[in-house]
Amino acid sequence: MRVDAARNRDRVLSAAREAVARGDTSLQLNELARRAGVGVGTVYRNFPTRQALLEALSEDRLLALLAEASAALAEADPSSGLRRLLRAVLDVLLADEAFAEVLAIRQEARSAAAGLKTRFDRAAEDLITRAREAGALRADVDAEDLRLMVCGVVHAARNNGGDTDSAAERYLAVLMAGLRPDPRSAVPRCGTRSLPPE
Amino acid sequence: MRVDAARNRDRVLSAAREAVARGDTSLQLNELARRAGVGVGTVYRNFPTRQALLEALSEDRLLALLAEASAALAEADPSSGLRRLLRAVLDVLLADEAFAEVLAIRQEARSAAAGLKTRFDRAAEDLITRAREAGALRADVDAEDLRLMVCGVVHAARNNGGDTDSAAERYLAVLMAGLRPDPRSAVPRCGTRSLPPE
Amino acid sequence: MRVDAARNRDRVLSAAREAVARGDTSLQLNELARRAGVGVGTVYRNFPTRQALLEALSEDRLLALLAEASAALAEADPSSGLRRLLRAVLDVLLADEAFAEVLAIRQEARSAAAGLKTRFDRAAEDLITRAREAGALRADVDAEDLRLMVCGVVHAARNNGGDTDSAAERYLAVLMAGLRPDPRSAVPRCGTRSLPPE
Amino acid sequence: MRVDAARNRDRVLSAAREAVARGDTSLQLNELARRAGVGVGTVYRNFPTRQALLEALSEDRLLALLAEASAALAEADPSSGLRRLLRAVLDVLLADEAFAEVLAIRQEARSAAAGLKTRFDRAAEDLITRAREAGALRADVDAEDLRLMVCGVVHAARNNGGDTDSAAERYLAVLMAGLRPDPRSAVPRCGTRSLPPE
DNA sequence: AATGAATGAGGGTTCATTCAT
DNA sequence: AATGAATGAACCCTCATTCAT
Repeated sequence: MRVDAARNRDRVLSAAREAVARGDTSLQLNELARRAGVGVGTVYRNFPTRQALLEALSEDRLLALLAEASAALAEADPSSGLRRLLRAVLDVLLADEAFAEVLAIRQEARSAAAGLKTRFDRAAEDLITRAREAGALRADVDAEDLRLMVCGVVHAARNNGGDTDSAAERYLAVLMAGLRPDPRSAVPRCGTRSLPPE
Repeated sequence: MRVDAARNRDRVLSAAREAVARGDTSLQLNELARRAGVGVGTVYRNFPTRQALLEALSEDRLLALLAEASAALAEADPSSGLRRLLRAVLDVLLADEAFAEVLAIRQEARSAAAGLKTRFDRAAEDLITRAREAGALRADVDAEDLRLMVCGVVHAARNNGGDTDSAAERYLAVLMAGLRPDPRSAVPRCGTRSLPPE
Repeated sequence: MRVDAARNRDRVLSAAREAVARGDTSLQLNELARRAGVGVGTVYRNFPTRQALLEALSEDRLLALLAEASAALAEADPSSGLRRLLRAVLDVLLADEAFAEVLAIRQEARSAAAGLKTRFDRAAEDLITRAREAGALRADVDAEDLRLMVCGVVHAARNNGGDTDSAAERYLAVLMAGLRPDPRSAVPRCGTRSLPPE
Repeated sequence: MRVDAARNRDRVLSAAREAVARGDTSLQLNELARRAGVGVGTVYRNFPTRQALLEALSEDRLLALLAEASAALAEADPSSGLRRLLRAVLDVLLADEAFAEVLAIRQEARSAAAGLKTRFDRAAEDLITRAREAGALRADVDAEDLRLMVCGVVHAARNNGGDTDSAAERYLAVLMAGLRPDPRSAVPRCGTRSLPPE
C-alpha cells in the first residue's frame, strides 16, 4: 500500500504541475483532486496546505538550482558564475509561475523546501563572496537580496504589455549591471574592473 | 444631495484607505461598506468593481507623481531628475501597497486612472529621453519598463525578511546603477560621467 | 406643472412599451426610470407597483378589445362574431406579452384596468349568450373561461419550439372547434348546426 | 456513504416537493437547504441549478406518464386511449405546479428528464397516429402540441377565480372536443363517429 | 412634484476543510 | 489509507423601495 500512496502523491503532483504549466496558479485542492483522479482527502493527507504543495512542487526546481550554483562556483570567472546563476533562477521562474511564491516568500514551516532554499542561499553566498572579493559585486547585497531581486525582475516582466521573456531579458541586464560596484565610489585598484578585459 | 453623496463616497474611500494602510489589500466591497457605515449598494454605485475603487484611490497618487515628474523635469541635471522620480514612485508604492496593482497592471478600461497613468508615462518619457541624450541612461528601457522595475523593487523589498524600507533603498540603488549605460559598450566622450574617475 | 407630470408619465409608459416590445417583460421600475430619463421616484409616484404599470399599459389594449367586441356584436352571424373576438384577443396577446398578465390574472385593486376588464367580460357575455342561443356555443363556458382559454392558447404557443404564430393559429382553431356544442349530446333540432350552411 | 448521500439527496427532494405542494414554486436552493436541514453545498452538489432540481422532481411524474401512455395504447378505442392520456397529464399538472415548467419548456440540456420527455412524446405520437387513422383526431396536431395545449389548459384553469379543478375539467372537455376532426371538412365514411347521431 | 442616492434584505455561488464510511 | 459527500462561512451582486434634498 506504500506504493499506492506514493502513486497517489505523484498523481497529485503531476496534476499540480500541469495546472501550473497551464498558468493556473490557484492550486485549489478540490479541483486538483478531481484532475488527479483522487479523493480530496488524499490530497489533504499528502499536502495539508497549498503552501505544502507549492513546496513539494519546488523541490525539483530547488535541486536544479543547487546544481546550477555548484556549476557556477566551478566557473573560473566569479562574475560570469554569478551571472550564470541569476540567469538560471530567472529561467526557472519564467517557466514556473508558482515557484516565485516559494522563492520570494518567507517560509515559516520547517519544510524540505525551506531547507533547500537555505542551502541554495548558502551556495549563492559563496558565489557572492567570491564575486565581491573579485570586485565584481557591490558590497550591499546578500543572497536573499539577489533571490528577491530576480523575483522582482520576473514580477516586472510579467506585467509588461509585450513579450514577457524579452522584458525579463532586459530587466535582468539592468539588474546585473546594477550589481557591479559603483565605479565612482570605488577605490581604484590595478586592473580597474569596470573596464572590459583586454 | 450632491453633498451627501460626496460624503458617502468619501467615507468609502476613507475606509478603503484605512484598510490599505492596515495592510488589507483585499478591498472587499461588502466589508468596506460595513466599515464605512454605508449600504452595500452605495459602495457598488460609486465603485462597481474592486478595480474601480483601486483606481479611485490611485488618482491622488498619480497626480502627485505627475507633479513630481514636472519637478524632476525642472531639475538641471537629467540624471538627478530621473533619480528623483524613481525615488518618488518608490516612496508612494511603499506607502500604499494597493497602488502597486494600479501601477503595475495593464489597465483595460478607459478610466481616469488609466489616463493619468498614460500621462505619467509620457512625462517619464520626457525625462528618459533627456537622460538618455545626456548619456545617463541605457537605451533599452522606456517609461513602462521603469515603472515596472520600480514595482519589482517594491515587490522584492516587501518580501525581504528584514526592514522593507532599507531593502527598498538598496534595491533602488541597484536599479539606478543598472540604468546607467554600459560603460563597456559606451562610446567615450569628453567628461562622460559614466567613466571611472582617473 | 400638470403638463410636465403628464409628460413624465407618458415617458415612462413609452419606455415600458418599448421594453415589452423588446420582449423584456420584467418591467423593473429602476431600469424603466433610467430608460425614460426620469427619476425612480417619478415612476413610483405614477405607478406604485409593477402591477399598476401593467394595468396602465393595458388600458389601450382593453379599449381596443372593447371596440372589437362591439364590432363583433354587430356582425350578423353569432358564431363568426365570437370567432372574431377570440382572434382579436389572441392577436393582442401575441403582440404584447405583458398583457397576458393583466388578462389572465385576477385583479385585486379597484383599478381602471379592472373596470375595463369587467366591461370587456360583459361585452363578451353578450356575444356568448347570443352564440349559445344560436346553438353555436357549448353551454359550460362563460366570458372568463373564454378569456382564460385564449390566454392558455398563447401560453402554449409561446412554448412551442417552432413558430409561435402558426402554433397559436392551430391552437386557436382547436379551441374554436372545441367550443361548438357537442353534437353527440345535442338534442337534434331542425337545421342541425354542426353541418355547414348550404 | 452512498447511503448517506442518497438520504441527503432525498431530503432535498422531499423539501422541494413539500415546497411545491405548498405552492412555492420558486425552489430557491438556499431556502431549500435550510428546510432540508442540509448545507447549501449539498444542494448544489446534487442539483447545480433550479432546473436540474425541477427535472429530478419530474422524473417520477414522467415515468408515471409513460406508464399511462402504455396503458392508453393498450386500450381498444383509440379515441378513449388518447382521452385517457390527456386526462392523466392534466391530473399530474394539477397536482404538481412545478411540473408544468418541465413539460412546457424546451429543454436544452441533455438531461434524464429531457430524455423521458422525448420518450413520452414518442409514446404519445403512437397514440396520436392511431387516433388519427381512426378518424378521431384532427391532422394538424402532434405530440408537442398536445402536451403544450394541456399545459395551456392548466394555465388557464389556475387563473380561474373559482375552483381550479372544475375549470380544468371544462377546459379539457373543450380541448378534447376541439381535437376531433372538423366534421365539415371530413370525408364522410360509414360509421364515422364524428357525425351527429341520426 | 421630481430627483436619484441610499438602503439592505435577499438570493446566488464557491471552496477550503472536515469527517463518516 | 482513501474516498468524496457534506458543510457553511464568506463573497458577490441585484433591485424594490424609501426618503432627504
